[in-house]
Amino acid sequence: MTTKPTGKRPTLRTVAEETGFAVATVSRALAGDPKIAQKTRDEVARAAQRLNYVPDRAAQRLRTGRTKVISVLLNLDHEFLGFSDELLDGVIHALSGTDFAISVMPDIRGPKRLETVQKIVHQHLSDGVILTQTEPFDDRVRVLTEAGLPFVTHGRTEFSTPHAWVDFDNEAYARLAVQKLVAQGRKRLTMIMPGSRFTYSQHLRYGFLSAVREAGVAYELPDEVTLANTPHEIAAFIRARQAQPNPPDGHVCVGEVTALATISALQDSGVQPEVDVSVVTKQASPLFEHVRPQIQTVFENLRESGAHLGRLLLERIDGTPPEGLHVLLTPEA
Amino acid sequence: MTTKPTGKRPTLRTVAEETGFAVATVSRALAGDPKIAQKTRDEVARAAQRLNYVPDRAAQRLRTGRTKVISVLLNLDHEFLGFSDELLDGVIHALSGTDFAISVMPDIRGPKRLETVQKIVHQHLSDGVILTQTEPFDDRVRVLTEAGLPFVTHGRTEFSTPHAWVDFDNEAYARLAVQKLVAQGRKRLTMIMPGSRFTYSQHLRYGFLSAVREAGVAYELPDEVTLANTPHEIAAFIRARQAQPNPPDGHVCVGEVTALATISALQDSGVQPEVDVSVVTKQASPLFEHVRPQIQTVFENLRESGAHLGRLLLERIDGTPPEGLHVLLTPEA
DNA sequence: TGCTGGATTTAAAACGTTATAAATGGCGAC
DNA sequence: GTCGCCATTTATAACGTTTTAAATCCAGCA
Repeated sequence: MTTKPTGKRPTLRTVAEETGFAVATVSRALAGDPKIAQKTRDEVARAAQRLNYVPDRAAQRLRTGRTKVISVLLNLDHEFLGFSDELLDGVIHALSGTDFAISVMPDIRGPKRLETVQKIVHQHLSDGVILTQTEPFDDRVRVLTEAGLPFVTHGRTEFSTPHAWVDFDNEAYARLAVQKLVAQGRKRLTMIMPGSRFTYSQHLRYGFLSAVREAGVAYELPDEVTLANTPHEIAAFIRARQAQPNPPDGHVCVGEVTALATISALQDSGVQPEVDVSVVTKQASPLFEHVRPQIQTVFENLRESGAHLGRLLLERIDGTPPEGLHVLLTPEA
Repeated sequence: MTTKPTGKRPTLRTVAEETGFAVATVSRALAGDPKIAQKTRDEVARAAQRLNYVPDRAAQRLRTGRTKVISVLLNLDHEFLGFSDELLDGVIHALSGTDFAISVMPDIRGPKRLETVQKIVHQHLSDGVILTQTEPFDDRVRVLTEAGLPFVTHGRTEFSTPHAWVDFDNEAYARLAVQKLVAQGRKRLTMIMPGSRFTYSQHLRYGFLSAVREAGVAYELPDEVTLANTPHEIAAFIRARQAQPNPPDGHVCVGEVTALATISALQDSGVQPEVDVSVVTKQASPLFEHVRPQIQTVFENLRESGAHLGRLLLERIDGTPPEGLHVLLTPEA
C-alpha cells in the first residue's frame, strides 16, 4: 500500500502495482486516454504523483520513435558578439514549457557543412532542427527536406519548396541605415558585406543599393574584404581606403564587431566619427550605448528570433505544414 | 546477400541476417569483445559499414542506463559578452570525437536555481553536468554530489568533498591588474565587484586587496553596486563618484561590459582614460583591440576553459575520481 | 435466462539493444 | 573412441514504454 522502499526509479510497473491496475491501463491513463474511466485516470495520476513517477525518455523514444530533442546548429563565427548566446536563450525560452531537450551541435564551415545534418538524419538524433546563417540554396535545407525532418531556418532561402523560417529584414535595415546617413548629410556611403553566399548578404546589398540610388548619393561596395575577414583585416582595409582620395563619409555596419573595427580604423586614420564621418550599425546587445563617440544603431532582437525559431519548430513537429510558418522581424527606426 | 531494399534503418538484426551470425554475436563483435573471433569481428564490421548501420541511441540508453548526453547549464547574465558562446564552443570541441550529445538547459537565477539539476537527476537526463558561476557552498554541487552524478564546475567551491573544477585565477588577475595600474602611476584604485555570492568574487577581492596593500596605494571597493546591476547603473555610479572629491584614478574591470560602461562614464565625466585615469579589464574576446582609447587588457580564454570542462567531465564519467581533476588557468601578463 | 453491445480493462507483442547463461564445435589427451 | 576443455557462438531475458487485439464486466433487452 505504501511506497516501495526500493531505491530505484519508479516505472509504470511500480504505479501499476501500487494502484492494482495493469501497466497498459496506467500508461493510457497517464496519457489521458478518454477510453479510460475518469475515476481511474485520477487515481493513477495521484499514485504517479505520490511515487514521483516520471516516464523514462529512452523507453518512450525507443517505442514511439520520437526523440523529444531538437538540434540547434551553432557557429561561433558571427558578426554579432554572443550571437548564439542570445539566440539560444530565445529557443530555451520557447521550449521551456515542453519536455523537449535542446541539443547543440557544431555548424562547421566549408565543405563539411552538411555532415552535421546528415548525422542528425541518419542517426535519428532529433525531432527537428534549427539552422542559422542560411544560404539561398542551402544544401542543409535540401537534406532535411528530403529526409522529411522538420526544421526552421534563421534566414530565408530561394527554394520553391516552402519551409519555415524566421528572418530579420536586412533589406529594410540597409535602407534605413542609408537613410540615417543621408539625413546626416553624408555623400558617399559604403558597407562591408557578409560573405555573398549567405542569403542575407543579398538582402543587404539590395536594400543598400536601392536606397543610395533613391537618395542619389555616391557609394562603393568593396569586394576585397567581407565579414569573413578578421576585424583587423577589415580595419586595415578601411585605413587603406581612408588614405586614398575621396574616401566614404558614411559607413553602414552589419554587426558589432565590424562596427568597432570600423570606428577604430577611422579614428586611427585621424578622422572623427560623428564629425567628419558617420557610422551606423546593427547591434544585438546594448553594447554601443557605451561606445564613444556614440553612433546610431538599429537593434536586432536575437532572443526574439530564437523564441520564434523554437515556436515554429514545435509547430512543424506537431505537423503544421510549413506554408504559413514565417516570421519577418522588421527593424525599428 | 545484398542490402535489403527496405527503407527502414538497419538494426543489429539486419546486420545479423546479412552476415548469418546471431544478433548477440553482432552486438559483441561491434563492441570489440575479444571473445569474438577476429575474423568474425572484421566481417561484422564490414557488413555494418556496408549497410550503414548505426546503433539506436534510445535502445542503448534503455538497456545500459547510459544517456550519452551531457548537460550544460547556461545563463545569459554574465560579465562577458557571449560567455556561453565561447564556453560552449570549447565543450563542443572537447566532445567532438565522442558520441556524446550536448544538452543545454537554463541556469535560472534565484531560489529556483536548484530546479534544473534536480530535474536532471530525477529524470535521469544526462550522464554528467557542467555548472558555471559557482558559489562557495553551491547547492547544485550538493545535489549532484549526493546523487552521485558526475559534474565539473567552472569556478571552485569551498566544500571539503572534492569535485572536478576548472577555474581562471581571478586572484592573480586582480593582483596583475592592480600592478598594471600602479605601474602607470595610479594612486587610488577601485573595482566593481561581481555579486559576493560567487566564489570568484572572493578571489578577486582577495587579490585586489592584497595587491593594493602591498603597493601601498589607496583604494575603494564600493558595495553600492555590483555586476548584477545594469551597465547603465554602473555608469551612473561611476559618474556620481567622479563628481565627488578625490575620485579613483585606476579602475579594475572584471569584464567587457563593465569596462565599456566604465570608460564611457569616465569620458562623459570629462576625464580622459589613459591620460587622467587608467582602466584595466579582463576580456574573453579580442573586443578591446578596437576600442579607443586603447586600454590594457588581460585575456581569459573561455574556449580553453570549456574544452577543459568537457575533458574533465568525460574523465569523471569514465570513472576517474575527482581528486586530481582540477585546472587553474592563469592570466598572462 | 441468455444475448448483445458498450464501456473498461488487460495480456502480449514490439521497439533495438546488451548481458547472462547456456549451447555448440573442434581438438588434444587418455 | 570417448571425454573434457577451450574457444566461439547463441538463445533468451531483460530495459520501460506504447499499441494492438482480445478479454472482461455489466446493463439492458428479448
